Amino acid sequence: MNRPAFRNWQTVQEEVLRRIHAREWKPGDLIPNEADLAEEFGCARATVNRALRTVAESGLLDRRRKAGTRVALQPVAKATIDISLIRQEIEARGQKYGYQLISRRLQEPPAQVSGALQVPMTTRMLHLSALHLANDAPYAVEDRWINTATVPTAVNEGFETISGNEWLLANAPYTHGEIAFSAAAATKEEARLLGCPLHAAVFVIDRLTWDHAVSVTKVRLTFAPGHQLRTAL
Amino acid sequence: MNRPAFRNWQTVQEEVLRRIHAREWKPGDLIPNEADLAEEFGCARATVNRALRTVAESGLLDRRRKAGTRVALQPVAKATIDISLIRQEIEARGQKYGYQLISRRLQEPPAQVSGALQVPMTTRMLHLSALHLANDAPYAVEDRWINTATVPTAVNEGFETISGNEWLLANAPYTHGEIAFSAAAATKEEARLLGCPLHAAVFVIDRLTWDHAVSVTKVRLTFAPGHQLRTAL
DNA sequence: AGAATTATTATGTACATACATAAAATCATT
DNA sequence: AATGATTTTATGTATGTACATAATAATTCT
Repeated sequence: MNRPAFRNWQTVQEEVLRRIHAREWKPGDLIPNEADLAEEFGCARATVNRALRTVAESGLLDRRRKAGTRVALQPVAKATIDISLIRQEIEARGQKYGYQLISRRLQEPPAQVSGALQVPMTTRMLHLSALHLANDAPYAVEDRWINTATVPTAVNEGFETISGNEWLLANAPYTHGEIAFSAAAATKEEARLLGCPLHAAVFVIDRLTWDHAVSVTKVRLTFAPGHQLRTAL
Repeated sequence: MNRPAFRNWQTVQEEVLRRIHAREWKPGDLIPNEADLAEEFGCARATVNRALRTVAESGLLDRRRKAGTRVALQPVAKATIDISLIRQEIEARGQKYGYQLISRRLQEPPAQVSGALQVPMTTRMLHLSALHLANDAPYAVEDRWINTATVPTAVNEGFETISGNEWLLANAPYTHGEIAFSAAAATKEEARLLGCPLHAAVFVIDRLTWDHAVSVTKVRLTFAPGHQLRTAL
């Protein structure tokens, strides 16, 4: 009668996942409490806690004080997407990264931009347009507005050799932000830069970042047709 | 001289984040070790560990045994996307959900599908096509292949009133999967169902799920033009 | 009976201690 | 100097105890 010692939290987690998966614990079921599981597994309650907490974070368990832990009825799949630098993204695939500044202007933003960044319409902001290349082929167009009130030093940077993407990461921290993925028809300018037909379906990422209460930057990345963003589930 | 007691891990985490944002600890810097921080903060090392571990998970810190903890040079933003049921997604926005089965056939999959699911080309699979509606307007087209070898009970389900999405979640568990986001031009069939122009730019989600070594299902969700997938950063 | 109060209970977390582990640094050996 | 063995060290984690907290259940009061 050798009890299969579940002595570390990873092992406990695996066993918990196995039971959920094997429907020994069915969706909606209340599972035994931490103390009981600890006794069953022959480990400390803290170990069970760590395992259950981790599984709960992945969405497979719902935990509530006093109410106990139950198997999620409708597990919400959580896809975590790593938003890395475009340069890293390209280099990670063993391709040669290229960068090309298209335009750099201090100008008054359109209402949509000033509204999103919550700055007066009359305030001039730094507007960048650039092209990222993979093995010399167009990869993505970057269209960026930088709030110069928040990041004044940006006006001293030419952005001829470094992308806004990279410069901001190193020079302008942000506390939070918002990201949106969508599909769009390539504009005339995008089609020209990406070398694709006008109105081709392109993948778009819009990002808006904040440093506490002030906006930092708003960027729109338009990828060449065929681009996929993929991740494990 | 009242030391600002950082007595719980959330408070410690906030202080760590503050120092990173305020550049007191700059990107690349080695920060003090857990024991020292614990002493400084007046708490146990385990508390500091929990805080630092959490920050590291968010990508702002790099930790390595013996080497210590340093501020990430290029913090990788991690966007977590909750992939919920389409019905829930729509209802969460206060809209009326509608579902319509377009077709349900047992048929031999095209090479691309049988390859992705790793089943012999001659094996017939369940092929579903359905439309999801929000306030009676087309929302997304679901095109799904179900591996009937893995989920034999699926052939007994008509899918007239319940979507493959929902039925599988309740009846066919999966251990892992893959998800991809992209943009595509609407096909003739998609355009007809979504009521949009042919070749309109549409947002697409492709998902493939597995139960250990066997494939469960492959689904392609094509959203009506204008659809955005957004999340906090 | 209904409302307010109190007890109970499962999770959540803090702490001190101990040991495990990985990786860097040092020392010994050739 | 290059190689290999050893020590050191910072993180990683397990444990027992203690108490906090939230939510439910039970009880008391009106």
